[in-house]
Amino acid sequence: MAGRNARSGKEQQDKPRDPQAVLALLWGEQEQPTRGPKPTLSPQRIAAAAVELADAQGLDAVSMSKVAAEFGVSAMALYRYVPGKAELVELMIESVLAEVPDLSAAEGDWRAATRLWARRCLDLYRAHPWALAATAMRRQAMGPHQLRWLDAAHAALEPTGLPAAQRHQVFVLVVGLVRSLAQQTADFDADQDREWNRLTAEVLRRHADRFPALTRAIAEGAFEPDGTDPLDFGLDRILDGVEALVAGRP
Amino acid sequence: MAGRNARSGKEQQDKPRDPQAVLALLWGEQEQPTRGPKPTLSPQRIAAAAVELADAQGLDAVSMSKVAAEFGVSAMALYRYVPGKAELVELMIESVLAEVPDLSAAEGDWRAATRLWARRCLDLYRAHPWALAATAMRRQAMGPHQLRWLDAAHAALEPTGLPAAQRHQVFVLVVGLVRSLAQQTADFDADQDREWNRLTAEVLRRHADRFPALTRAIAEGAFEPDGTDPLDFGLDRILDGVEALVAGRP
DNA sequence: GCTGTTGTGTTTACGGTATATACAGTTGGT
DNA sequence: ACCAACTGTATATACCGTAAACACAACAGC
Repeated sequence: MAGRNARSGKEQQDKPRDPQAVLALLWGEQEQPTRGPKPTLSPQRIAAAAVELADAQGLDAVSMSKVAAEFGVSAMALYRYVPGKAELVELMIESVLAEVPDLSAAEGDWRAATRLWARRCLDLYRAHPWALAATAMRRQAMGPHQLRWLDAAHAALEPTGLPAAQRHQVFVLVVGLVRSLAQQTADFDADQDREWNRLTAEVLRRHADRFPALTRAIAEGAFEPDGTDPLDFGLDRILDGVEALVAGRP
Repeated sequence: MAGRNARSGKEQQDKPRDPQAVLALLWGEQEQPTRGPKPTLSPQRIAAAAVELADAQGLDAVSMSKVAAEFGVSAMALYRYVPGKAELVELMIESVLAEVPDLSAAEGDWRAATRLWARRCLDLYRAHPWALAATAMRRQAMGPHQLRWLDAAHAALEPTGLPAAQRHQVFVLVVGLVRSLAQQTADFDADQDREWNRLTAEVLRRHADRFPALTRAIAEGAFEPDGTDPLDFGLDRILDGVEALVAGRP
């Protein structure tokens, strides 16, 4: 990848915004001024409005002017509170992560605790489908809520007795599953989905010879819902695998 | 915007483009005309140029005019070959998936075959970091190359003897891991990354009491590279879990 | 050969985006 | 009271995707 600068998301990049300022924003650690008129907004209120917009109409609907319109102010007013749109999205993510999962009910039981964590995380992605796309590129800045989630995951996995590095690998595994599942159900429109499935199935039938295994799998009903919860299934596999590692089974 | 339509990506949505036309484009199944001037371009060449651009400068750099400029034509010329930008991105993905992994070396060994598949997939995401963001929203259209990858995965997992629905769940699990890992290393800029880590570590130290487990994990070196390949580790867990399922171990 | 149809690439234009800049009004510290 | 600091606004720039109208090119049928 030679040089730097091969970003992917729609936000940020070439504009090397002051990292320290971004972190201060995320952590709410900027001292507020005493002079001047009282601010009518706050980064948090702006982010909350943006989240509402994104929840209702998707991430595309979140533009500076539309968010500003929610408060009846001009688009440029937002720049008094937020350095730019990229940072607004970071704040949106942080805002959505506000309620950290309470794993105390599963105290000491790392399987139950991890299950609970994953379930909460998936709920969150389901409630805010835009969060998937918003976090699709590597984000550099982590706010307190995000770190609290990370902390909760590590706390859940501590009873395994695994070294920290391996705990983190397990965490990556679980997040991967959750995001993968969230993506499957994001923005699900039944009618439209059916139409696409129909057309894809048709074209697949016409080229069945090029996709033998897939054709067999479909014939076997691989894509029909089979009653089991996909998250439970995936977690069972992962946690079984982890348990084998913990137990030192060969 | 009542019901549906809460998309997340930056592309498509409210414009209900003809699904059949999109599939025909992806599958190269549109009959070409006999009349009129010879086309100077093709959807494939356009997609290839766009991929080159995205590889070099990120997905943001892929705009109709920039892609068109690569051929010395006007932006609107592209619309003779591609319905719109969303479809161009679909073509880019399809283009990048062109070389389907050859799993014949691992014939019959589902663990080795799955490993190989995952490795190829991760290589692909590493080579084209923008693909992560480009596939972050639910894509409806699947081209032949994409289906070949899916077919290969199912073929790899067939020897497990698991029912097709469970094979697919395992596939989801593996994809989740690969994407999760790809995201960690996407757009990695060593200097910048160090700076962010430094600042985050500092702010974390200041609030260590709120993140006890995370603080312990960091002290234990959870984020230092430990020599083991993260993909291998994750796959070992997943495949151990699957093997337990296959063996019917309680 | 000619003519008409069809497909090509271009130009122009519109509405949208993020955001830099210059400004006018408000407030508190001095 | 004054000034510095801070607020929100208006204006302007440079993009973006793409709709529409156009001029030209090449084959089909005559």
